[in-house]
Amino acid sequence: MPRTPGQRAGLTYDAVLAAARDVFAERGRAGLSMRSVAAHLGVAPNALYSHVADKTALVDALLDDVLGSLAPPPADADPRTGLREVMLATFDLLVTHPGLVPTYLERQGARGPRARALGEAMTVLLARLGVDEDAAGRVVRALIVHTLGYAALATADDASLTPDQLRADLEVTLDWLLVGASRS
Amino acid sequence: MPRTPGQRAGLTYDAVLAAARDVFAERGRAGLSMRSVAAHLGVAPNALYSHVADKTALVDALLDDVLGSLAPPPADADPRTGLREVMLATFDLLVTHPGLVPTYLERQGARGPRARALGEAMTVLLARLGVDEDAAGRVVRALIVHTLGYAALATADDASLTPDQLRADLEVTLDWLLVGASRS
DNA sequence: CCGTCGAACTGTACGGTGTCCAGCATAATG
DNA sequence: CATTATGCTGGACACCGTACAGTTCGACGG
Repeated sequence: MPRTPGQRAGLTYDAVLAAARDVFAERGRAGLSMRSVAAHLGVAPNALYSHVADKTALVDALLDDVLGSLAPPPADADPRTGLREVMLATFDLLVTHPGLVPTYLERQGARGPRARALGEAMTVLLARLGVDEDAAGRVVRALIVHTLGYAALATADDASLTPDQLRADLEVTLDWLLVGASRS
Repeated sequence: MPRTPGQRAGLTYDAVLAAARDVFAERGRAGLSMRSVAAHLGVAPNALYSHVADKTALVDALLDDVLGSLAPPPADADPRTGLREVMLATFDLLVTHPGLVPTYLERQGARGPRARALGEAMTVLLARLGVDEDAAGRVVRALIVHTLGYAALATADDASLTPDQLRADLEVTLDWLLVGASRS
């Protein structure tokens, strides 16, 4: 496995990202280090720096990558239910990737391309709710912040509340926000 | 400065906590390590473990400590404005301690005595809003999650939005939540 | 007053982290 | 074929949290 020096492993950005995803799935957030990713690829830790600027860059890419499994709401759906469904799906996704949530918050929400695509789909629905474009940004933010926060509670270690309870709460409070948004 | 072994520095839990607060104020969250706190006290790093269980325990104590500068809302205030004011004050407090917010989220909200005191004061106001006691827990959670999230955005490194804008948004969306809560 | 005991603190060390540097072999380019 | 650019390595630096064993002191029972 350890090549003689100078030989190439043929790494790519995507390979590194995939390895990061694997390591994250197997060993969780705490087990995700440059060294563990490199080991997973049979490569020296430093080799990653030829393809990735930073550890934070790698983690950011991983975050956005995970978001890729989220289906954007159809543009012709009922706005309120459509928006509620995306956020609940986001909640569910985050709950199934518990170690991810703190990192997510640490980065204060992903800013990758997938995240932006979701945001735009939401803006379309909000327009049909009567929310104009610059107000839409604020509402999207509110919804995301809210959902992320609930996901954080649901994945807390202490976990005095079950994810199901929190999901129910989220459903209610999301509606409060949506009603408020459509009303102003 | 380095005492001969065996001599005592006379540390206390409070001294350690105070040192942690100092170090945090001077060097931020990233600069807050067991070693830096110990150095601030002129003491070996391990000495702290006689007074504090963990680094996480120390950080938790620090978090709750910072919350101490928050005045609970008077019980006879107008419920809605009272609740809005506490949350806005919390937001302001967090914005002035930027490095603190990610840690706060990581811990998914403080659970210390000061935090609980605030929660109870809020419950009182909610009762006067017509929210019964077990629903109050949910609403308090929603308000805190929401506010924490906005503080996170306000203290993000990228900071595409100013704290003032976010504060204004928060004020509006908090009201949406409060209206929704009082209506159900 | 003295012996004992427990607590406070030390030095040392282990295993981990992210990341930089210099060197070298290979692949790509002229 | 000569040259340059790239990918990778070994090694190192500066940290981190914390466990272990040992020393020395303050306090307390006899």
